[in-house]
Amino acid sequence: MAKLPAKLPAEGTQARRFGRVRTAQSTALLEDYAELIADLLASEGEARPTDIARRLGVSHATAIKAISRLKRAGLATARPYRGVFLTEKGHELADRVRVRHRLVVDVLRALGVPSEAAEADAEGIEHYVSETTLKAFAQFLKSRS
Amino acid sequence: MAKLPAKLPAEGTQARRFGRVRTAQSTALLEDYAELIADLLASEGEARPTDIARRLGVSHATAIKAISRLKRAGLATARPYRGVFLTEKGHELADRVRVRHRLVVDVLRALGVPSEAAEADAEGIEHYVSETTLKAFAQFLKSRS
DNA sequence: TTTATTGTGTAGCCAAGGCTACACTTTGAC
DNA sequence: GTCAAAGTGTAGCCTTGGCTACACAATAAA
Repeated sequence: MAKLPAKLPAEGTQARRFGRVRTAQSTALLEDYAELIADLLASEGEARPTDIARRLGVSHATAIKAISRLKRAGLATARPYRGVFLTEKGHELADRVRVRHRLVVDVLRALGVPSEAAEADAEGIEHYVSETTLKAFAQFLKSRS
Repeated sequence: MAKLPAKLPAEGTQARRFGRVRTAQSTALLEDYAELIADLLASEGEARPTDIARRLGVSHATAIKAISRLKRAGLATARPYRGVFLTEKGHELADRVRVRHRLVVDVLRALGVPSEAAEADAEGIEHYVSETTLKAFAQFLKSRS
C-alpha cells in the first residue's frame, strides 16, 4: 500500500479528487476479477486461473498474481490446483459491482449511446461512479420509464 | 510502455474491453497533467513543478517524474529551473480533455447528480468515455435544452 | 501404466506512479 | 554581495500489474 502523503490536510479540492481517482484505480482491478470469478462460478461451477486469464486477455501468471491480491484483500480463497472461490466479502463485492455495471450501462443507453459502446465504456466508467451518482442514475431511470 | 501481449487476436469481447480499460488508465494521468499545465499556463503564465505537485496532492518528485513522461510522449517541454510548457500536441490534448470534462460534468448534472459529486466523479469517468459516447452526450444535452 | 498435454505455480524482469532523502539552483532579503 | 529560503532535480525504494520462462502437478490417451 502506498504510504500516505506527508501533508494530509486537504490541499484543495483538486488534490482530493485526484487522490480519490488513484484510490478507485487500485480497486478497479480487484472489482473486475471478483465479478468475473462470480460469473465463472455461477456459469461453470468453478473458476480456474487459466479461464480467468483467457477471459481477461492476460497471461495466467498475471491472473494468479491478481488472485493472490484478492486473497490478501480477503475477497477470495484458493487451494493449489483447486480453483478460486469468493469469500462472503468477495461475493458482496461482486454483487455490488454487477448491479452498478448494469445501472451504468442502462443510463448510457438511455442517453442514446449504442449498446456496444455503452457496454465497453461502462467497463471503465463504473469504477468511478460514487454512491451519490449511482442514486441519481437510479432515480433518473425510474423517472423516465 | 508495456509490451504487447503475445496473442493479439481478439480473445473475445471481454478481453478486448479489459485491454481498452488498461490503455485508458495509462493515458489518464498524462491527460490530467496536460490539462493542469494548460490551466496554470493560462492563469499564472507559468507552470512550475511544485505548483503542479501541490495542485495534485503529490510530492514534487512525483510531479517531476510525470513531467518527464510527458516530455517522452512529446506532450511537453521543460528546461531545468524554467518551468514546463506544452507542445502543440500537448495543447491539443489539453483542449480535448477540457471539452470532454465539461461535457461529462454537464451530463451528470443533467441527470440530477449534485454539482460537487458531478465534478468529482467526472474526474475519474472522463478518461473512459469514447468518442461515440461523447457524441451521444452532446446530442442528449442539445435535445433537452 | 507410462506418457503427452494441459494447467498451475514461482521466479525474475519491466515500466508506471507513488514516496523520502539529499544535493544543487535560484531568488529574495538583508 | 551574502546567505537563507524556496524550488528543482536525482537517486533509490516500494507496490502494482504486465510479461516470459521454467518447473511441477493433474489428467487424459495410448
